[in-house]
Amino acid sequence: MPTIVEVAKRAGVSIATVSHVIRGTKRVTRDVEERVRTAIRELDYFPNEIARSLKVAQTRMLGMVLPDITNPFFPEIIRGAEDTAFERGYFLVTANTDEQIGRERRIVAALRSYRVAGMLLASAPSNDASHILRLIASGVSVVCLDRHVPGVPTDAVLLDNVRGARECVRHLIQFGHRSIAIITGHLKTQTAQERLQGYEEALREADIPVAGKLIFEGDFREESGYQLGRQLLERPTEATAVFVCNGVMTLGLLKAMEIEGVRCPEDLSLATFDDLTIDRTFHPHLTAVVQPGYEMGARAATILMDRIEGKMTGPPNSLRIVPTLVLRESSAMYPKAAMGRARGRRPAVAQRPLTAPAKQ
Amino acid sequence: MPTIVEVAKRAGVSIATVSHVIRGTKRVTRDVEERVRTAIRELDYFPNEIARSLKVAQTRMLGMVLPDITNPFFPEIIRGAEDTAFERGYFLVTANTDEQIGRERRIVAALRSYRVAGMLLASAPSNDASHILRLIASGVSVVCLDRHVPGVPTDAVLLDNVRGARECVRHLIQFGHRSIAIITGHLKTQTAQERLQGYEEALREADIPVAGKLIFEGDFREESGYQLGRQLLERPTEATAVFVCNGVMTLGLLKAMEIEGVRCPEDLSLATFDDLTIDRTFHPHLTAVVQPGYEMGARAATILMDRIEGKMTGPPNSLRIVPTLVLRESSAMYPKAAMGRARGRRPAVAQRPLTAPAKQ
DNA sequence: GTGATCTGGTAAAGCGTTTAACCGAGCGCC
DNA sequence: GGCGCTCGGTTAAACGCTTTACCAGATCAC
Repeated sequence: MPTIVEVAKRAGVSIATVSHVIRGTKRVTRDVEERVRTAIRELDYFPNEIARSLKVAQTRMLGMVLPDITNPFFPEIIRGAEDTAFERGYFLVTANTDEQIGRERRIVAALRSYRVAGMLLASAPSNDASHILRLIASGVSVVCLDRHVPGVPTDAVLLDNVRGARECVRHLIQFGHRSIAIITGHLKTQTAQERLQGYEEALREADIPVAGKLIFEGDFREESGYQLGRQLLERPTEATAVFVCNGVMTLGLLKAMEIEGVRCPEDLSLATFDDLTIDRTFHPHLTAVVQPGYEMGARAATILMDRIEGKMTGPPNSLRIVPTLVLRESSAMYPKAAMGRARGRRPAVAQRPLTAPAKQ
Repeated sequence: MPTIVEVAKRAGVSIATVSHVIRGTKRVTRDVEERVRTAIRELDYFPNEIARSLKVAQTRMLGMVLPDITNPFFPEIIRGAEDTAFERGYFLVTANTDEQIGRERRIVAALRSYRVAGMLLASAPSNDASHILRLIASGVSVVCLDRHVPGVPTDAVLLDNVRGARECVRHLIQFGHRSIAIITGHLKTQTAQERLQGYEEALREADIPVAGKLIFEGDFREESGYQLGRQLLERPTEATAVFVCNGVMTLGLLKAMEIEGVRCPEDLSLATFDDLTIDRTFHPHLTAVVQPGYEMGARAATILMDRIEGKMTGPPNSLRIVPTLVLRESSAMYPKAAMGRARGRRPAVAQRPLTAPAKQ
């Protein structure tokens, strides 16, 4: 692999000159520029970014640490961040923590060794954020994504969970439901707490008491949606609607409903956080609070790069992105008699159930 | 950010000694080791991997260039590669090309500048692979993922598309179908060609003529699945089953079927490449050729690292990963009267259709 | 014509490591 | 007691680039 020295030699100039034509940091004559460029082309020379980084004490790599790229919410975020970053000459180095704080520590350490310019972080829950504190103390910019690291002052791009949940539950209430269950995430996570809070606020607004027996604490994974779904359906609660706090738990719940022979929305209305996109092909199409993942990623990356380049200064602040409620067929009017009317309000209406008889 | 010099100073040793205790490249006394380690801890020192990379002329970064991480097939691959790589001390630098060769070129160039040790590549289709040839000529190991770069000799981890498609279509034939349509990808891609080939082989085996009017060329995207689905359903073809060459086109087809009022599998059987995981919650559960994405990623990464470290030598070779056919409810016996029997053969049986009446 | 200014180029230091070469002290051995 | 080893540590060069300071020659004002 050729170096700047060989380019200089071939072009008959000094390495300083080569560097200047590459970076455009000084004027050169047309002739010299020409010679340098052809030398570069002929040698298939690529400037060594590693050497450059060492010299300028700055890389153009952004660390991106996420719980699990396999969760369909995150790829969107990554795309948003990557597109924005690439445009400005930055690169993403990604790693998954599986929500394990130990793994996160090792990843953050490795990323620090690589001297990433900044870090986009959706941290795993834990009560020891010392590795993040030290990271920041060492001068690396970090912006949190989707969740705060409690006790650590950083920029953050978060979803307005309270609002999303509140509007979603409000919608169920408007549809006549008064007994609405909730399947939450781990309540030690901020996200889960906020969504629960939105749920409670919506109920209180409508003077509906918050009933502990309608609150099911899950952990944001499919299995817990399934298990809690079984509990919810087996127990003789009188819930007519369920608000599920994320997409994959909803999948679990749907499985449970299938097994229990509970129909949606005829027997039970459903509204969920997260839009799985794919579910628009299958039935029931889900009423959902959709998070603009791409935008969140893009905004976070922009803030991070602005911090890195000093275009943004001052104390850290949080950006709350407002999600959108999309009404689809999984939520219906209560009592059932009113379903016909309810239907008319929906923006996205199913043409015909796929697995049900075509003509009835 | 402290450097090795400061650590050395604080520990009262030379920088060489510090390096040796970090890398374990030379024996040191217990006392010195102790002093160095505490100095490192107290200063919160992280070795500068950039400087190290410059010196040893090797990074531990692996470039991973994919068409689009938003396609649910790829995150699995990434996880497989990342987990394997991280274990061996490597990192993944990811970037998306959107199948645009221009973007791929820029990404490969950037990755070359960063002196990645190797590259995992699912290249965008094009008839000019010079950037890859030059990359290899410059000494960077590359292993292709999911698709070959035509005319470029590299290691590759590919799916046995012919076999997957053949077995899938064979299954439809065994279920009594004789008129089976196919929705392919862009036939200029190798993947699409191979799947078509498998389809044809299965038909020929069963002495069923290959009919041009049953072959619908799409482009692996949802929209084309939808459009071709409309065509297929509107035209009075006598297809009783469809084999779709990837998952998202199947989603498109399902939409078309919904609009046309065609039921699955009652009116039309379906089998598809790709397992969308999520579809197991919704109906119809899809009979699918599942690609072991995680394994593919892991194998590719292993090969790449073995090449980099010289543990693997010799001419490049291709690994063909065999997919698995999973029978579910979207494919049924033909004629319809036989459906009851067919059902018994399925490993995954639906309990009860979700949107259909619970008790009939 | 002469000193000041500008222009296009170069020399060289330094970024933070690794590592080959070196070196002195202690030690066992005849 | 002198020889050769081993052991534990150090010195210093090098990796490929950026960038400051410098320089020689051309240009210019007067």
